[in-house]
Amino acid sequence: MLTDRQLLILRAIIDDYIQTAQPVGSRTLSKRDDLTFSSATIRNDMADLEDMGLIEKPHTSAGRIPSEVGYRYYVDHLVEMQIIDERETGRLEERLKQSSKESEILIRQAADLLSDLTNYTTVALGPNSQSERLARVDFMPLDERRGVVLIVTDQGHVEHRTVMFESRVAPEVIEETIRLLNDRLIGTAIGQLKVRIGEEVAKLQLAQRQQYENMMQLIQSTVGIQTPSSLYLGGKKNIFNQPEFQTLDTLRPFLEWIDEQERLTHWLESLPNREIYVSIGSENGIVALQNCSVITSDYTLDGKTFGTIAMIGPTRMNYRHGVQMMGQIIEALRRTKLDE
Amino acid sequence: MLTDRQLLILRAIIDDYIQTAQPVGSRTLSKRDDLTFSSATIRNDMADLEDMGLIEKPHTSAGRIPSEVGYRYYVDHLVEMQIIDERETGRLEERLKQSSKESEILIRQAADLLSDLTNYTTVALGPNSQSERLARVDFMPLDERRGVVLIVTDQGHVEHRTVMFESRVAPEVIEETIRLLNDRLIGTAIGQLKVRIGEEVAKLQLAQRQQYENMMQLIQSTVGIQTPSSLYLGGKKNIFNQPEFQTLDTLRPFLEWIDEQERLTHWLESLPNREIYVSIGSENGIVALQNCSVITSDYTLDGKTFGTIAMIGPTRMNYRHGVQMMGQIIEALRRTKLDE
DNA sequence: GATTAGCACTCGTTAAATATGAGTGCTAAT
DNA sequence: ATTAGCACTCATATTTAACGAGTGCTAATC
Repeated sequence: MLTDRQLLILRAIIDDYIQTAQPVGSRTLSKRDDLTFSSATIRNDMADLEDMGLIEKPHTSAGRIPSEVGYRYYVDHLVEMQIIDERETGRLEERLKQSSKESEILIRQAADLLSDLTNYTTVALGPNSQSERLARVDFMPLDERRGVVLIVTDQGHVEHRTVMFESRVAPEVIEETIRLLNDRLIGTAIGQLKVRIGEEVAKLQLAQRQQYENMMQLIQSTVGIQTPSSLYLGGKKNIFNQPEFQTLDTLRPFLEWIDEQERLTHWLESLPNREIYVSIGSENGIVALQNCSVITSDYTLDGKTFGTIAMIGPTRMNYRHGVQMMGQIIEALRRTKLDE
Repeated sequence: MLTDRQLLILRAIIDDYIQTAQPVGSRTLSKRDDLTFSSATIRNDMADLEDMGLIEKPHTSAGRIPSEVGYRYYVDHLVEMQIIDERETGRLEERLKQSSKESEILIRQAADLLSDLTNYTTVALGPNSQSERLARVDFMPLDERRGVVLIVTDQGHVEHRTVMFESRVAPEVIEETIRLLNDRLIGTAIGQLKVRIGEEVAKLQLAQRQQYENMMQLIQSTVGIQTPSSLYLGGKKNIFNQPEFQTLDTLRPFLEWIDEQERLTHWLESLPNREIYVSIGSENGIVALQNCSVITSDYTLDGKTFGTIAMIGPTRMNYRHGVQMMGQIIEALRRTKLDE
């Protein structure tokens, strides 16, 4: 167990290191207003903290830096859950409201805001339509062989896709097909649509062969609507200001990783947590993000579950501020009404 | 005017420098199979070439590197227009065909192909819908206060937007409004829609006030459809392999510039040329691209004018290969049929 | 007259040598 | 239990010297 003084010192080391990115020495600490002990005393406690694995030294004659274990302790014990600052949240909400009422744009704006507020890179993932349910299908012919399929989900999202038939198709057939789809598939999760359409087709009488053919047509295009959940990156250039990313060796893996949209989407989707969660250094298991910490949270927009937002900074990130800002942004998003 | 030998030497210097990124010395050149002169002779000619501003030396005891003027001369006189390699173009066409028939995906694929082929970064800009013409407007109600507006252009592009009314609107009114829009606005350039709608509204009788109100509603949402021409970046990470971008000073401006989507779009749209064009170093006028050359070209897909594609590499880029590949890609795109 | 061999000179690059100083761990005094 | 004092460590910065690729010029050669 840590003594009060050790706790104080640990916190001071981490706070100082977060600010300066330089190893912290005992002399520097002893000069702080909140530490009244001599450098020698501090040195002793530092040795203890090091034995416990909470801090480490880059080399013999350097000061100490926090270890991942140290950061974890700091986040778990020393970053008290901040209370939402009503005034600040209101201000954020206002800025969001001003930008647009389009959910897509709102999310982008939120990501940009968050990265402006923190100077870290943010990633926002839009709603994963795979889990939304079909509310309606419609079709609008363009010419004899082409038309637009409209898909509306229960969350009010709309997608369209242009389809093309091999040969001319009678309007009645199309109408009937759309009617069938609407009758039987409303309420189906988008991700399941492919399977369900297959099932429905199987049920059809062989006599309805013609419709079968046409439905297959529609299946192929309709099901293609695996809307790649929209991904937005905010404040990517912030990374250039972080001292730990001033060399190509560290910068390159980060940039290459973050530019791989598909992988990024997958990663965000795979995060299991609903509330604000902090992942420190190698905890995230991603080699390119070894020296990064990530604050993630699912968010709601206008009350509805929507997506995931993440904030990526160096392990030496300002956790207190980061968690606070993340909390305020998702609260502001939650309060934002889409239709009024 | 340049002597034959000087021409030979200039070409050799540039070819060598393009490959090695190192200043080229007279001794190195004299060892080449295509140069039979002694290093001293070459030195004399090099001095002349330098006087003409075609090459320069980084410092006294280094070899020579091409100047921008030198590159320009090289591109204009020494890069003969390559004849399309039918076999290779066919192969590219095949690879494009396989990927998809969606124009969006095809363009991405083309950009990726081009950057794989050249190891440079590519940017592809999709069709600028501002200049396309309205072919059709349609409306599908979602509930009492919301609906989806569909816009179809003469090029077959479809866009949708969800609109919301302040209050309940009678279906007849909507129908009539859509009819009006279709009657009077078909053929209007998308970019002009806002103005034209305004004009039409002005013509309406005051008695048709109710429709006026509703049309205004539609205007606001419909006109918002200034589809930001889709932009795609390919092979961004290629820049990391270029020796001239191994320091933050050079890398950072480039990455920051290329990540600014809006500016990038603007830039691509402002390029006036239709055919393959090479811009060398500071010619492009962009500070962040001072040390880059750009090969741009408009492209057609399935015969229709579509967008612009650009290839960005260091000034020391392989112009011959770059121009050749660009030519083949746009030819392959031109031949690709969208509907068959 | 054009080409080439020869040589002194320049200057960026690399490596080794040295100095600096922030920080530590330990011991002894308080 | 705390602190002053001191020898010791080691990354970083600075200096110095050696190196060598490449040049420009001059004189010899074809």
